[in-house]
Amino acid sequence: MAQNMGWGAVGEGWKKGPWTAEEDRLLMEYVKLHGEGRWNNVARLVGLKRNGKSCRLRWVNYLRPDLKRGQITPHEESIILELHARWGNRWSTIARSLPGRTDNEIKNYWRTHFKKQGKPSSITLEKSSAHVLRRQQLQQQQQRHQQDQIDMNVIMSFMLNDEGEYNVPILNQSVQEISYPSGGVLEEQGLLHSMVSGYSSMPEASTEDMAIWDGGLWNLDDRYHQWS
DNA sequence: AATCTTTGCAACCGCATTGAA
DNA sequence: ATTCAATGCGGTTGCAAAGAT
Repeated sequence: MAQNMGWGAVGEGWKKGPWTAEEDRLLMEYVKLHGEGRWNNVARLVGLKRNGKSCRLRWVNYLRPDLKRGQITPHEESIILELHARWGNRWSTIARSLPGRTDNEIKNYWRTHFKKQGKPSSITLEKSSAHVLRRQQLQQQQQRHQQDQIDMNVIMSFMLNDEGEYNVPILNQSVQEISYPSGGVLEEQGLLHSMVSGYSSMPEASTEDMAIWDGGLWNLDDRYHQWS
């Protein structure tokens, strides 16, 4: 591969460093006119002195309109922990399960909050335990509220990734038991149904809550093994 | 108030992968 | 089948802001 030092020929005097508001405007103008992709054309078409790689990164990590701003929520944090325990540093894969969050953002968050610790903080463990407890409550509730109505399309859209595969790996597995630190043991068979039904009866559960994220925390044991 | 340390995050780098010619 | 540009990804760096001393 010839001189792939960051898309675009070497020595063309590409600008580096922090982006200015004007550069952002030019890049957004490019995307508006030509769509995403063909990033090497940005310089030629809108006069931005940035290489394609830099343009793509800026768009993906900062300018994309669908990005979710603000702090990572505790719920998102538990998802990150869960997915990282399962997939490791596959940040882009993890990011696909967190709408509006970028791989860079998740990577930074992980490094900042968990990397040094080597193991989850007591606060995080408390959260995880609380989450597990809540999940068990949901399991019980779902038995009492089987008649609840639920929008399956919303749920499924959150659970499917771009390739049309489930974001919840356990759904691809056969019956399997999972043990939680709190001592509870759940059978995964029929988990999807229990997730849906259970959440539908949780008054404080948002659509997002329902959608995503009780699929998480199914393998806390794995995480503890990794961190120990 | 000044200085040092830590934290958070944007951006860069290099390698891997993909897809068109 | 091969080449190479375009793109994606994960690791790393640099710097500004916040917090501690």
